[in-house]
Amino acid sequence: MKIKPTDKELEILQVLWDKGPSTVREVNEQLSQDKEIGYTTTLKFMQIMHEKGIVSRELFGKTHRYTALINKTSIQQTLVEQLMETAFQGSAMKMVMQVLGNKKSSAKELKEIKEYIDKLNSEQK
Amino acid sequence: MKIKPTDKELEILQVLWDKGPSTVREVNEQLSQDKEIGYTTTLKFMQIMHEKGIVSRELFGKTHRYTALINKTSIQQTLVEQLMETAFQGSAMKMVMQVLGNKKSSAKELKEIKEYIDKLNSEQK
DNA sequence: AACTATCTACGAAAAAATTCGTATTAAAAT
DNA sequence: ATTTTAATACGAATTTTTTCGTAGATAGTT
Repeated sequence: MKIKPTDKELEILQVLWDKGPSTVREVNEQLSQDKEIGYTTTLKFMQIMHEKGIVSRELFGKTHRYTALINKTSIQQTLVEQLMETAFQGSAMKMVMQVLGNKKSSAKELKEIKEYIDKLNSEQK
Repeated sequence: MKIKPTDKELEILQVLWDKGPSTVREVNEQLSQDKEIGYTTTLKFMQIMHEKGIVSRELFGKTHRYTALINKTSIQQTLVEQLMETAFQGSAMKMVMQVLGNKKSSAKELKEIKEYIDKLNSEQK
């Protein structure tokens, strides 16, 4: 089940992952912080996402509360893979190096990554 | 100069980066390997990219030879940053771990990454 | 010289993604 | 009981991206 959410869908999912199940109004308020966006616009998106089966919803009184049905990690994975293929010839290494090289990562972060690699290595046996 | 190429534009840039300056026909042949695409479609994109200043072109006889004006690394950077922000809350580490964890990277690759980290560390001083 | 192949330019259709207006309903406030 | 507020559904306009057809020019072939 490979789903590639659009930009706006991803923004909305992000809120749902962050804040947990939310109403349209709550999501809209979050999104409005970055960029003006009409209430009905957000509503429409969430309706579409519901049709697509990306989110579920339950009625509380007269308002719907939406829940992300897709796991955050799996989407991250899809997106990362896609970028890796389109922009890095499928090479994880090239991509990682790009990420590490450009961002000023702290020494601590880098150390953690090394430890993570060691862990992977030991699992790999 | 933050440019966010569309998917198709990126595909075309990829060819130009790979093969170097190319004609529309050459690019179209490359793209056709993955998915059927009309010659004039590719032509149109390259014309648009030219208008946008993403590529330059020179006339050789009656055909144009296009050259990518944007550096591959800088676009990779933009894309990676964008994904990092939209999908990983801006955390390089989260993203790297996702990449390394999901893909079966070889031990050799992992080792190279560690070395790269060491290099970064020593530079950081 | 007429024909064919190969370009370009241009416009516009088609598809996908984003945005919002209007009508309706139901609850809450006056 | 009216009015106001807040929600949904629906349709449709807008914008962006993708796709291609057609016309015209030019160079090479028969």
